[in-house]
Amino acid sequence: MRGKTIDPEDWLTAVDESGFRATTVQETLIDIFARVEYPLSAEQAWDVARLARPKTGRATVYRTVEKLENLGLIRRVHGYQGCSYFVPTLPELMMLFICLDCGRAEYLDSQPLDELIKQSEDSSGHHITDSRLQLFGACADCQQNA
Amino acid sequence: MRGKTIDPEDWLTAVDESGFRATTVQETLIDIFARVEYPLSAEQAWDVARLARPKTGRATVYRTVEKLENLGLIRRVHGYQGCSYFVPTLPELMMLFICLDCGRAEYLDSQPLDELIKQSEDSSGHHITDSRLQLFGACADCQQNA
DNA sequence: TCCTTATTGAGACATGGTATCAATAAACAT
DNA sequence: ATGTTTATTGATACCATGTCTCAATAAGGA
Repeated sequence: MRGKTIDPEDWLTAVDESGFRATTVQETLIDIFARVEYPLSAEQAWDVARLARPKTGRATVYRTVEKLENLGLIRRVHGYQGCSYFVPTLPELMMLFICLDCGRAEYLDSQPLDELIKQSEDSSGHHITDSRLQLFGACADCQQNA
Repeated sequence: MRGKTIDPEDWLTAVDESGFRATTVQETLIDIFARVEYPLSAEQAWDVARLARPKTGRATVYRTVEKLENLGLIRRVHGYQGCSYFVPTLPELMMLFICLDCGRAEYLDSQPLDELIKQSEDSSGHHITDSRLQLFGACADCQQNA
């Protein structure tokens, strides 16, 4: 993911500590998802995984993606390209920007969002436990090259 | 939708003015979507539509839902229950809150969001053309009855 | 009322994702 | 190291959601 790097080792230990067995499929998928710049679907991840590990099964990839999502290591992207794409989760950063030209995803600072949510809680009386904010448009690069 | 009312007549004229023919299927679906309190999938809309108009076809409902979405009359809900649910669009109000207990959807004032987006544009250099903010939690009623 | 053509309904089809179950391979005790 | 247990895997059948096709229907203007 742009602007930040993720260490696959950290994910491996995270998976390990959560009680699951450490397998080569997981390792493969973690390697893939920790490095992507673009949101990736489970189907696409399967294609990529088979390059490194040809007999990888489809269901296994779907299961592993679900596991990584449940562990909070990857996040589902909701929006223009559909809702079956995933990006690595960057802790504390919640606002995801997606460029509609090049497709790249980037996290933006979410501090102001926290305040906004607190404000909404006060005015509505609802108790807000989770949020999804996604922004779409043209990234700085694509604007220049347009 | 909670807290606001929508006049199905306005939608009918909107569809009419956009160059489509006025049909009974459209009328039926507009009637349904203009009144829902809960996000509704196309499949569910089909079920409801057949109560009033038994021989309504499935594909037609999907096509009409897509049309209403393209016209901006209904909006896709992205989140916990999946991404295939729709709620009526309330112009100028963009922040959608969904109660995880009772499932009801409610729009919140989005003015602060506009500022937040402007702020993000300045600091990131990206040009933001669209946004999706959804909030999840327990609504005031459900908190009381818990 | 007739004619033109958008819209419809039925069902075949495509896609994305899940369930089943025997085979495999981690983890651990020996 | 080796064997045992059991989570994980891969192949395949299956299901759900959504799309495509095409003849039949109905909206809207002449």
